[in-house]
Amino acid sequence: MTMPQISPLAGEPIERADAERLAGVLKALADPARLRLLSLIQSAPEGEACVCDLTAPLGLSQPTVSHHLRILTEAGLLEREKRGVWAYYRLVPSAIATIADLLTPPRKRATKKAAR
Amino acid sequence: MTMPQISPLAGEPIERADAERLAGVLKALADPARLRLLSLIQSAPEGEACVCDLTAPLGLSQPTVSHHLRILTEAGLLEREKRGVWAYYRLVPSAIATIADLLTPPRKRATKKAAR
DNA sequence: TTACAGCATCGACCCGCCTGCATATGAGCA
DNA sequence: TGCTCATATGCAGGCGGGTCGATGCTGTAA
Repeated sequence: MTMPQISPLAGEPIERADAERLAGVLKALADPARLRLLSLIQSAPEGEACVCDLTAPLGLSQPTVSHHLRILTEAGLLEREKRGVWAYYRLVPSAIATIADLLTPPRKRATKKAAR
Repeated sequence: MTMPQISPLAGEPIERADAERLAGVLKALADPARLRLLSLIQSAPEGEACVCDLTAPLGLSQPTVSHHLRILTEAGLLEREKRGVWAYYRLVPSAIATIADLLTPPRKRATKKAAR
């Protein structure tokens, strides 16, 4: 799954399908461990981090961390790159910003091309 | 609970407590029914709606709708005003926008005082 | 080939949550 | 006072999700 097209919250009443899609992405965000993962990865040296770097600061087991990274990746928020034995995760550019834009009303924003 | 102060996702690695607070609000948002409720209320005539107006379009029972409205209210996203027999709900101004700002990196935004 | 390190997957437990039914509360009205 | 309508709350069933230990998989090194 890679960040589907969703109509914004504001304006016309949101459709059931759109609500479910948006809720799906928000569900991926709505977890303390995953928010910290995003924050840790984003603030890491090269903007990327491998699982072994994330296990300790989170205080969670390695399988659990992998589980959360999987959810974030499937939600289109992270991208994974396998280099050797390590799996490096990094934020998908502007993926989170896209979600934020869907939540906020059309207060003028530099959205490149306005419309959908 | 009324939208506590939370440090943004970007920048320094987010603290455990901040992650839990932000996740709490996001959890309130991460539900199709609640997203549709917010959208319906926001697009209602006076920007407000009572439970009886929301039950039908959602296709959920009245107790369930009240339940969702309660969660949204406790998350600081809605405010409730009892007028007569009806309970009118409306969006808390810029509450959702605040959440959106917490998610987005410091791409320059009118944040009053840059802050910490 | 063997051994080992980094990750992903599996299975299981447990808790939280969405939902509806039944019921309580409270305001307006006869 | 009694009745009705709009909401809120309690309760319970069922499903989904977070967590961990054990295990499988895949490169890397010896």
